[in-house]
Amino acid sequence: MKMGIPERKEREKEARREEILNAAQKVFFEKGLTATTVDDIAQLAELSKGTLYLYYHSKEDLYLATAGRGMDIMYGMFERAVAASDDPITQIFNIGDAYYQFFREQRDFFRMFYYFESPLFHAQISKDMMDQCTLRDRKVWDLVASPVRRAIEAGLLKPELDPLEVGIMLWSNANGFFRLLDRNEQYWKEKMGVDLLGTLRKSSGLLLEAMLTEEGRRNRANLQLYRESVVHKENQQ
Amino acid sequence: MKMGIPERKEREKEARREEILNAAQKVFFEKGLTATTVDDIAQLAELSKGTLYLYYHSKEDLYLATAGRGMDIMYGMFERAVAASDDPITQIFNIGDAYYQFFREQRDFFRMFYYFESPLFHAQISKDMMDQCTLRDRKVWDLVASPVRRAIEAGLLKPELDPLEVGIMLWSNANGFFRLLDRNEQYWKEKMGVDLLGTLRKSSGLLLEAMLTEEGRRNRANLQLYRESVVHKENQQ
DNA sequence: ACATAGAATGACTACTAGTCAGAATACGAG
DNA sequence: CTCGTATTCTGACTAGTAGTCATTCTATGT
Repeated sequence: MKMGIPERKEREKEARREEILNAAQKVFFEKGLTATTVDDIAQLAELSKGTLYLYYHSKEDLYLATAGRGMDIMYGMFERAVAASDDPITQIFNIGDAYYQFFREQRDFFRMFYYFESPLFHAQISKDMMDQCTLRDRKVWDLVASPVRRAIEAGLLKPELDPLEVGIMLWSNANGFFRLLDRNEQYWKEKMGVDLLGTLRKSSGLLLEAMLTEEGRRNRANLQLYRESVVHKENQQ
Repeated sequence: MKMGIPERKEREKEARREEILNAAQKVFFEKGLTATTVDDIAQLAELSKGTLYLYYHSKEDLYLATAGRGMDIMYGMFERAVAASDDPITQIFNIGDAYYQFFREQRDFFRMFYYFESPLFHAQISKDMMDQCTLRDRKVWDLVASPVRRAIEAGLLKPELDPLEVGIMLWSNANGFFRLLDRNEQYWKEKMGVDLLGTLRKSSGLLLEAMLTEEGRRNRANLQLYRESVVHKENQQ
């Protein structure tokens, strides 16, 4: 009996943390970092502002904790993308596809990641929260790098390439596009007649193609199959 | 005599605007958007806060006006990059190089562009300032697209490519890298042994190579020359 | 010397992140 | 059941900031 109480308290505390984070997420999604006030979150969580500060160190910490949920979701999607195939090249494409899916389905989280880049933002973050975030970041990069490493080892990608390097190339490329898409997809589509997703597919394709070895090229049937399945999925929407 | 006075007043007003912007730029560079207070700027400009609001609509407007200066600098660098050669492929590489140079030499401005992506930021901007910014943006894209168009027309790049599309590909790719470089160049370099600039070169090279026609490939001597000159410049630093 | 329009001012309002002294609640012992 | 203690919670308070506006100042023309 006695023994169970500290554990229950611990669970309750954790639950409070989650509840607060739920409220924070909702408000952040609606209003964004700047327009959100801590009072908004406190009100939605039905707690006083003071209590929030017992659980989180600052508004920015809350923001980062919310963004952390997004990173976890993304990581989960990437894991499934890798698990869905044994062929490393297909895995790479799957990850790319998963990132696109994340961008489409979790736009609010995707947008939260913006802030993470701004040096000003970092000032308010507690070391603890920052470490958690760095850890998550590292996990994602490791996950992405591993199929690339296997593809190089299997002789499908040119041996002079570095796994992390390839990951960065593809990620930079995709991310640059997503930002552009997010900001003004309509603008590019309507005014310029540019199909940004098509362009992304094209440029990733060009990049990967240029990285394949002869043997990798022979495996291209898979790749072609993959693309058709993607286009198929697209058309179903 | 009388006639000249309104003109002089106009000039003086414009000068004030510039002085205010000078002060704003200095403070924004030092402290960033959030940490900068309008009072900081007013104090540096040796004007009262009220006066600032006679010239600019909001702190964000001031910020955007400052960023506009950066865009103009970048545009100027791109113009020179294009003017430095008649060969469109070389022009494209020159623009890439100019963007890298801008990233290196005008890091403060480069960082200011971050904010421009955040939807929250836009809320505070006056229509007038936003239009100016859109115009600048358009100008840059037109400038970048034109050598690509010429390269396609000259049969150097594959005809199925769209000029704007190619611009977007290269820009996305470069920008994704610069963001990564800016955030944690040291991290990647020290902990992972990744040379991000080298990686950027590699991926741009791969992309462009995959886009070249046979004829374009024959022109590759130029391209090689270009690269060596860049490496040369690099080593001189 | 004076009147007037435009420029400049800074005290003021409204709002917000974060604090902290004290209230409320939960628990265990007598 | 009751009281002391520890834990959790509270909201009034502080410090600081964007933006306003009634008032003051200044340059110009008569």
